[in-house]
Amino acid sequence: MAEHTFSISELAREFDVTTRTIRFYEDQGLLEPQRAGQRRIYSRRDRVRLMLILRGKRIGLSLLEIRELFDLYDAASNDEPQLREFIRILSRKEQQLQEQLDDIRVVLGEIGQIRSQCEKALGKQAS
Amino acid sequence: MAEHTFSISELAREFDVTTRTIRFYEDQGLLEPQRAGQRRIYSRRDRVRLMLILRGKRIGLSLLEIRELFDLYDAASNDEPQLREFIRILSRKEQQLQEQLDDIRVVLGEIGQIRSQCEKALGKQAS
DNA sequence: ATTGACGTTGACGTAAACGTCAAGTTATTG
DNA sequence: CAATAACTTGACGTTTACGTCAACGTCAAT
Repeated sequence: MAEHTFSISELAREFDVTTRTIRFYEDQGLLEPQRAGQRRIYSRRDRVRLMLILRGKRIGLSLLEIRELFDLYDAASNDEPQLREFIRILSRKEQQLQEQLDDIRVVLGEIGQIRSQCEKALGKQAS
Repeated sequence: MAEHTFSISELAREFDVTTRTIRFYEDQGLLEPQRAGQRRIYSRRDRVRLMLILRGKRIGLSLLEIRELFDLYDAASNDEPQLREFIRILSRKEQQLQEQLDDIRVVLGEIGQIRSQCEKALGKQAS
């Protein structure tokens, strides 16, 4: 099985971020690609991590929070208090996300109302 | 009807922000309270605006975006192209919010799975 | 009249998340 | 072998959203 790897610019293109961004994530301890000399070699695991970072960002996590989650997840398999802490953080974040989701629903509803008022005022063409 | 008004620190307490934050929003053109000499006097309309600002922030709008929405909303009653632009912006934002909402649902699902695995590993006590 | 609470305007500082050079290294390809 | 493309580190710049003084005004109460 010929372990497929990626260069930094391949990943940059695929996820539409700059190479600078990817190196920055490494500085922050979010990625640890292997090296071939100087050059960074990204495994599929690194690629998955990058996906997780970007999804984390989309839902409003800071890079620091993402890193804490990674660290906990990596360490959690062994230690019981670690596992409990992990659960605690996840529960807290779940609650925050739920509140955010409620906010979004409210705003979506209001946008819908305002828009239909606007469209009515313009002579009821469909959007 | 004795138009109730608010001081800056009343609003700060109510919404759990600092007075610095409220003055900053004014600098950015998001609030325009009246003055009694130097002092700022906030009407109920100002209070509503502050609520909208904070909700906008919670769903991930920048202060600039919030301001653009305010400006458009204020100007939209008159002008037809303004109204159309307003609708366009709202549609775009609605789509972004919908995507964000989908992301959140995915992550909530994953958190649920991970957590139940963790709990199983700890001997299935309820959370 | 002074103390204290509350308010004001600057001006500068800060953290996060990168962008933007600069200056050098390695690899390959015509 | 020289040019070009892709990569490297390092340092400084930038934007957003405030925090943090400093220095002063004002008003009610003691």
